[in-house]
Amino acid sequence: MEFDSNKPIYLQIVDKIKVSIVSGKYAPGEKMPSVRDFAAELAVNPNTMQRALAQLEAEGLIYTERTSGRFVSRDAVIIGSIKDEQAIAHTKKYLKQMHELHYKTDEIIRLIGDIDAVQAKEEK
Amino acid sequence: MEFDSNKPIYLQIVDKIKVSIVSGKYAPGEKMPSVRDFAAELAVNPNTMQRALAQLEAEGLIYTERTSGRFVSRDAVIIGSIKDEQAIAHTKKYLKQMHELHYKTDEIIRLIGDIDAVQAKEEK
Amino acid sequence: MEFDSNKPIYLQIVDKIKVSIVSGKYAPGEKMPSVRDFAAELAVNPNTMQRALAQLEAEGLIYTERTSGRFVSRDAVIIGSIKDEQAIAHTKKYLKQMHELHYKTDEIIRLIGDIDAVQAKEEK
Amino acid sequence: MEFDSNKPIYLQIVDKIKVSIVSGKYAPGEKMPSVRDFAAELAVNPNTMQRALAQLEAEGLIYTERTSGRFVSRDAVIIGSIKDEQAIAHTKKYLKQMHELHYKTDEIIRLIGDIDAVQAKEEK
DNA sequence: GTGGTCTAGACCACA
DNA sequence: GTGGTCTAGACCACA
Repeated sequence: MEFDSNKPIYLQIVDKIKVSIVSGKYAPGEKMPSVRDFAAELAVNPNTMQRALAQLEAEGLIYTERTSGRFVSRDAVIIGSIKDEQAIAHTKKYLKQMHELHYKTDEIIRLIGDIDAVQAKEEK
Repeated sequence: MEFDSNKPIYLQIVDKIKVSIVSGKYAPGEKMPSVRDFAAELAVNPNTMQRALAQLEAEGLIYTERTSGRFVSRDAVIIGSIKDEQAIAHTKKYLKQMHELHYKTDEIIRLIGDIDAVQAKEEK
Repeated sequence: MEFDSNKPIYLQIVDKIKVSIVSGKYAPGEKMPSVRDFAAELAVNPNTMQRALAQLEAEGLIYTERTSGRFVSRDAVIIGSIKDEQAIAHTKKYLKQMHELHYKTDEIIRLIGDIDAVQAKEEK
Repeated sequence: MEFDSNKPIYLQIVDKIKVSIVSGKYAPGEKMPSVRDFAAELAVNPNTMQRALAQLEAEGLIYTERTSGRFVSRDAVIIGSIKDEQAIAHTKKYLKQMHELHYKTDEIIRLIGDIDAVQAKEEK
């Protein structure tokens, strides 16, 4: 995993895992890797990993079972609402950025269509 | 101006000024406020302001005239290309985020329409 | 049984059993469940249970009979004095906490009355 | 400051500072000692202190001003509600403990009166 | 000088 | 082996 040096690593990890859970890559109730394994995998210090996981736990996306490890929340409502929240937050931020550049909604939609077409082509 | 405490202030200022130039709020060739005035306006340390301006200069959006101060670039090509670059970068990043959440292009466009409608309503 | 993750489990068990003995739920001389059964009942590792019982034995509330298991102490004096000790310790600690918050004795007594009334009502 | 080895130090610090704020020992808006000074004063590692302060910030009792330090919240409502919350929590816990020991409310109140009298005498 | 982040590594409670 | 806590100490952004 590549880290952007302008944002705390632990927050970048939080975002990444959040997406994985919310998009279903980690299923509800699934066991997560141990702190040490996860840290090794991402090449960060276990403490940094610990901090990221504590944050996710505070948000209710994962929970800890003493001595047996951490698990993805089984609460589909929380997971779903965080998904929606994220999508809306991304969209609002994006629209704000584009409006500041004086893009109108129809221009934005056209641009999305164009870029999407290019990307679809590249994947072929 | 409100700063997000998880991102260097100077970078947030760079973004803000970049938008102002690229969107035409600062016209090509226009004189910019002095470092001190600018810093005072944003309630920021002059060192921080200095750093932000140096960054913009490195990107070619502003230039320094020895004794008379800093000016917005007159190079419409650079300004225009940075504008497009920014719009494309924002859009790609946004699409990547939404695709990770398993949103399809038509769902994205619908969501944009919805949020846009809400915001238009709020502005009335 | 629910455990507070910020305090060692074995100490929470010690407290719980101590209350049971001192309040008469376990009678003097009564045989206690085996370590295994007790551990199973509380959904806890036998090592943890063992440790809790060793602690209670050190305090004189239970004793071991080589082959036949553990028993609640028959020494009513010890049991009674621990009961008083606990009540006084709880009360001192509580008064200290409340005085730190600048509650006066009459305010404390009023608050106890209020909360007690609410709880009595809830139990109906 | 003495620490109980059965509870995380950072949580003991949180409790202690919380009492200080809520009881008015630290006034609203008052500047707190720097992390390093505070840590030295309590003879703990700056990271431990940092963690305690982050927790208090999450609860809204203090806030951080970039580079100039941490300050006690000016929000009297939050401070007051945490005070009440604490008093009620202490009282409920205390009553639960005493009821488990089969103390009745009037006995509890008598005991409080007795201990209070003794303490008042000692202070003379 | 102020807070924030990160690493390296020890030690503990519990299973 | 699992997570949790703590220390020591480096380095960064910002004033």
